[in-house]
Amino acid sequence: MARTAGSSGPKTLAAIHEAGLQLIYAKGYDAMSLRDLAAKVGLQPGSLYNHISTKQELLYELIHNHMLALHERIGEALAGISDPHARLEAFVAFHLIYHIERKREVFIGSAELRSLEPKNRKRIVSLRRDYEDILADILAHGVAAKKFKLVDVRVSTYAILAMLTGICTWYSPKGRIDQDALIKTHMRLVMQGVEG
Amino acid sequence: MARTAGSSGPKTLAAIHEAGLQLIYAKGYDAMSLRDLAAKVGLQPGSLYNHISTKQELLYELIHNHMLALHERIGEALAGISDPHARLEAFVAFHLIYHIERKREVFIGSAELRSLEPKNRKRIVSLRRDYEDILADILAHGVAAKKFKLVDVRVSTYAILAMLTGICTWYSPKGRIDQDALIKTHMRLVMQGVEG
DNA sequence: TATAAAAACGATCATACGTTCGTTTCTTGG
DNA sequence: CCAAGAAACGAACGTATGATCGTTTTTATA
Repeated sequence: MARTAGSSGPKTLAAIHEAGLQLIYAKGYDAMSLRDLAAKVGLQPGSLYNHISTKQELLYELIHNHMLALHERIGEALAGISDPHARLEAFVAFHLIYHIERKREVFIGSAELRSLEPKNRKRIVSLRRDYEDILADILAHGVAAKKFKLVDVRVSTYAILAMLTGICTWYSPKGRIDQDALIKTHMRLVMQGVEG
Repeated sequence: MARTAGSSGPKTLAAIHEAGLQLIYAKGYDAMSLRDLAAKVGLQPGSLYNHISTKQELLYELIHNHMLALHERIGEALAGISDPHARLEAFVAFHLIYHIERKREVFIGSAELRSLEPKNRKRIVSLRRDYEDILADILAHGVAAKKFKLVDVRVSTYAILAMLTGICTWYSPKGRIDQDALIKTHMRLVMQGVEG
């Protein structure tokens, strides 16, 4: 056998990405073998190399794609909003929704950071830092406008992000809590927590 | 060569645990080879087996020890305090201090949960659940006494824990922020966040 | 429709891994 | 002070892994 009837490049790559997300999310990057991955896609191990250059590059692409999407969508979510209070609310709502939608990517993006080669890791950390700065700016503006009161803006930024991102480790849309209650709970904790 | 002069069982085991913490924290469980570990301790790979039964058991012991210590110390921290407000403050302060002290164990305990065999994982998850319940109880009592106001106790529990535990991923005692400011920042966010 | 490129196969390579084993040397209790 | 057990060595085993390669078949372009 050789090239399969109906096989097409982009489709196979997409299947590899999806299977990679599933496997890395479930087992971790190191624990996922390329044989696992190939089997899930329905290929021989060697055939993966028609679509990816290395295992490391695959991991990087998965995380990088996620970071780019994150930036694009937070931009849309905040567009046209200028009041600090409203901006913070928009940030919280967006962050939660995005992290529910793409919890696998988010989880991998933090748990497998250390599996990235230094150069790749630096790129991701830099993008993450940019995202953190968006929230830090919102908080700083709020403090400057005497809307918020915080002991330390940077620490508060990390604290809020950790709290919101935490849902990726436990939330399931099928469980007891609906998305609305999830957002309301977090929104209250955050908005009241930063109040002046 | 064979048995080294001055070698003693408990000392070597302690050295293995310490080296294991360092390596798993830095590289991850799968990425740490027993050759890495042996080299760091100053042994041949095979000699590790005079002290541990398997690599998996080593991981389990590291995490299990941490969970036992966590329970013991939260018990001490809350002993004799009955007011919900004071109990929550004590919980927050303890949790932060412990997680600064033992950030490697904490990080490993969550990041490497999936590297544990099912039976071991269940034991750890159960202990973690018990710990979560301590905070959930404090919050529930506070709500019942009309001291706190929360949309959902369980979600708030997870949210607060995620926020506090988050420091493990970024805080360094050598950085700009001192421990006092760290605690004050989080304390304010939490206490004001739950206020009625 | 001829032909180059794309996408798959299957075999294979070198390496690294967790663990076991027989042996040797040191430590310690009676 | 000597015998038993503890703790180390170093070699080895079987397996799994990431990656490469030559070949074959399908797709798509010109």
